[in-house]
Amino acid sequence: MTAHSSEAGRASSGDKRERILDAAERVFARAGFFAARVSEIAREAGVADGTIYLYFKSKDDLLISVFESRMERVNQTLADAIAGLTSPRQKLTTFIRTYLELVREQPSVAEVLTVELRQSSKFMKSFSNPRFADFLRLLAGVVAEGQAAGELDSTIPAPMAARMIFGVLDELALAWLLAGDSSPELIDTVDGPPKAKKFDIVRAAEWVGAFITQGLERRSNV
Amino acid sequence: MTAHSSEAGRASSGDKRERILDAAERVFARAGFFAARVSEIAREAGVADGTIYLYFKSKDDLLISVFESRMERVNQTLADAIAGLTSPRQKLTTFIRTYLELVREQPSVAEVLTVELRQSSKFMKSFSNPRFADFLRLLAGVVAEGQAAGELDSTIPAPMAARMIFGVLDELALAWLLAGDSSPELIDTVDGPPKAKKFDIVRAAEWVGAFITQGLERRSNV
Amino acid sequence: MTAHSSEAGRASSGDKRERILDAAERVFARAGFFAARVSEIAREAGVADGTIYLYFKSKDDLLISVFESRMERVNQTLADAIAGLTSPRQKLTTFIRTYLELVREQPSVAEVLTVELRQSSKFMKSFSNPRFADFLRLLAGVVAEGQAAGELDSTIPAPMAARMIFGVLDELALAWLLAGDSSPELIDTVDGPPKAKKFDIVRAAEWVGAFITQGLERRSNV
Amino acid sequence: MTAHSSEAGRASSGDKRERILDAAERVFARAGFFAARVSEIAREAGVADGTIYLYFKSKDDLLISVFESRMERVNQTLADAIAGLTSPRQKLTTFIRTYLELVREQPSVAEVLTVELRQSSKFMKSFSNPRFADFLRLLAGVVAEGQAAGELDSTIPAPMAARMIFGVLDELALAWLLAGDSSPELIDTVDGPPKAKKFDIVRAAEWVGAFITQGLERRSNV
DNA sequence: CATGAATGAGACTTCATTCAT
DNA sequence: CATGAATGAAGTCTCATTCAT
Repeated sequence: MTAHSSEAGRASSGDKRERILDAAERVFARAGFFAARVSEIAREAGVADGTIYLYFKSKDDLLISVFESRMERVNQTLADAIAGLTSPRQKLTTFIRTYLELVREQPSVAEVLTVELRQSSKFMKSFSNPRFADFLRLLAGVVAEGQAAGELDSTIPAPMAARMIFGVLDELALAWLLAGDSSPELIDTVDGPPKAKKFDIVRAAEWVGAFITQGLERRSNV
Repeated sequence: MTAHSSEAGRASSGDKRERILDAAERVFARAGFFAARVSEIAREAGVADGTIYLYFKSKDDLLISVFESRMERVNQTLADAIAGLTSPRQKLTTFIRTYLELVREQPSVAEVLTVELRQSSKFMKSFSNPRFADFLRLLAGVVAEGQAAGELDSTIPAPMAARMIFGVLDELALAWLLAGDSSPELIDTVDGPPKAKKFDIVRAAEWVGAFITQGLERRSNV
Repeated sequence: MTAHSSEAGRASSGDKRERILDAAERVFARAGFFAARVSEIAREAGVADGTIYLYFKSKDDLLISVFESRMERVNQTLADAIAGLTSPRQKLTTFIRTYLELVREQPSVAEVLTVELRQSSKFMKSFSNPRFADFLRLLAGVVAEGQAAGELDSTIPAPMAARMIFGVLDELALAWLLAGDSSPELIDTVDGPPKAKKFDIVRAAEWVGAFITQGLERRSNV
Repeated sequence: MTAHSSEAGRASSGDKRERILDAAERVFARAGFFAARVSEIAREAGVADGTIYLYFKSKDDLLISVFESRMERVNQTLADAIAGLTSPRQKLTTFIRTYLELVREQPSVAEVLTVELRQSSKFMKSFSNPRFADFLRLLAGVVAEGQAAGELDSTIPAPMAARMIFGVLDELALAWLLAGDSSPELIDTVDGPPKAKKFDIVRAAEWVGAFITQGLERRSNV
């Protein structure tokens, strides 16, 4: 589904690395990092178990690589989305909507970023996660712009505001991902169409946008 | 089972169960559920490995029990804190401050609730987590009151608002917990004094409160 | 069911020992020695786990005691049955029929003697099983009488003949016990009425008797 | 899986499976199924513990596989032995002698089949043991032939006769196996009297044959 | 580069037995 | 005598990782 390298029929070197990353993304999303089996990732990638160790140092390294790669893509998508805009408020709204669209379109990416991100900070001694820092920086930049333009309240430090905004987005993503995700066995549908009873996360973006922008709005009279 | 023997100094039955829960809380917080070793929990609780299985069916059951017990305490504390208040806005502010105080005072509780809550939803097929539902209900109730009183914007459904608020609180808790939490081996300091470089999470409560209440504020002119 | 001591309402000392033996018989029959749990025997006997160790040195000792006690009863029953008879051939026939009746009436006794007897010889270093020796001696005595009387062939040593006869009886018992014993969960029926599809083991006694007596019959022309 | 690589000196895949089966046969024979340790089987097979689980699903599965494999071999040997014979009586005699020779030549096979067969029927819910059924069918076939030829008494149903015959053989096997079976674990008695006291089981075959054939002989005058 | 059979450390859990009450 | 909570040794099985082919 999120297959950029699918047109390559042969197993070129880069292709194989990508296939492993894709498989890892799906398996980690499905099972969680600890429960995920290297052998299953290999099977899903169509390579031998040992091959994974030609491209990644360890299972940990594989998880980190999935992070970096996916987060980079997310950051790029978000940066592109707000690139042409001038109004900080519009940038913020677009950022929010684009993020939630990504969650809907690539649930297993969201799963990994949302759920595994936390565990990872703990079990890996000092994985500083620079891409996530990039994400926060990008968001904080939008907020700072708004503050500089006088559109947004300057009381709250922009990095803290970014963090809170991420909290809202992340929680919504989690709520949406878990809704109707009652049977983890339904492997095939992980990336498939959302379950019927899930709320529409992108329509929720309106509320979220209102909540966040208003929350940060400049208080003229207070 | 025997629920109110906590003040007993001797190792009464209930006491032992509590000691295991306390130890599990700390070890889960430190290592994460998967990396936590039952034998370490036993050692930390001062009981034999097998004793744990007299009180809990499995490691999974132990995690669930820690959840339920801690979440129940959190809910009680929050409910008590807002019990005497009448203004919805004040309730909301108090809820937020109390939650963040809890995070600061009992970091390992926060760790378990914040980090493990997510994994748990995945690896346990159908652990519906009723206490967390209670938490959300309590918070949504406060929001709904504010909406009914005309203080808060009714556009956003109260349950969704509650979820977003929790997202903010949760993300802040996580950010605070991970700041300076670079070495999980420093067992002794898990519940000890916060690392110097951590921001003051309770002082952040002001910003958070402002962000959230303003975010939900009624828009007179919209 | 096979409760000789049921009339004692109170738990007199001897009564308790008997109750433990009865419970052990049933549980060993149901689960086999290794899978049997001491705690289940205790529960079924209506005593505490530790109480068993006031009467028996170990789980092994308990199994041995069940053997000895049951085998003694079997031997007594068989000895009584042939006591009044004079014809060796009739003694043999009666021995066979009585044994198979015992199997039908007390299947859990048969289960223990038939199935567990074998394992026991192995896992217990040097349990010589004197009661089983008594059994063989009793049977060999009958054969020897018949040989002395000229009714039975003297070519086969009586002890070996006894062993072969036991083999036939034991195999039939086993076949009968396992027939329809398809669901071990049906605990309640272990000592209950035989399953419908089981062959009638006592009617089979006729064939068995014919097979054995004829097999040992004196060959007039050899 | 790869079934005919037994002559290969190197550790080919099939070879390893065979080596595990051989080791399991010996260890099960020595210690019994429950007391047998997977790690000891692995050591005796010269493989790592985990390797066993590449070839067998569980310890139970390993026992079943030993059964099937050994019983199949026994059946084949017996079928071959009687293949060229025409007289039912001779077939029966040969069957008996061949079986007892097998016991003498491969005691650990006999041990597993004789002792463990019983336990297995109990602890495994529904292991129907088709090879043992084959064995009984083969033997019953011989009896039926004899009955059809008028050589053997038709009163006893052939399957029941087969069962009784097996009882005799099995009991003799057990008696022989346990005689002087000073259990390798019994270090103290290693220096004790050698196996001298074992009777010659194959010479006993004569008696057994006489007992059985005469037992089934047609009664001309009854 | 790729394979996948083999490794072996180590986790969870059970359960016979003890002993303070 | 009786209890039953507690013990802790030990076993089965898993799975990340390696390395000979």
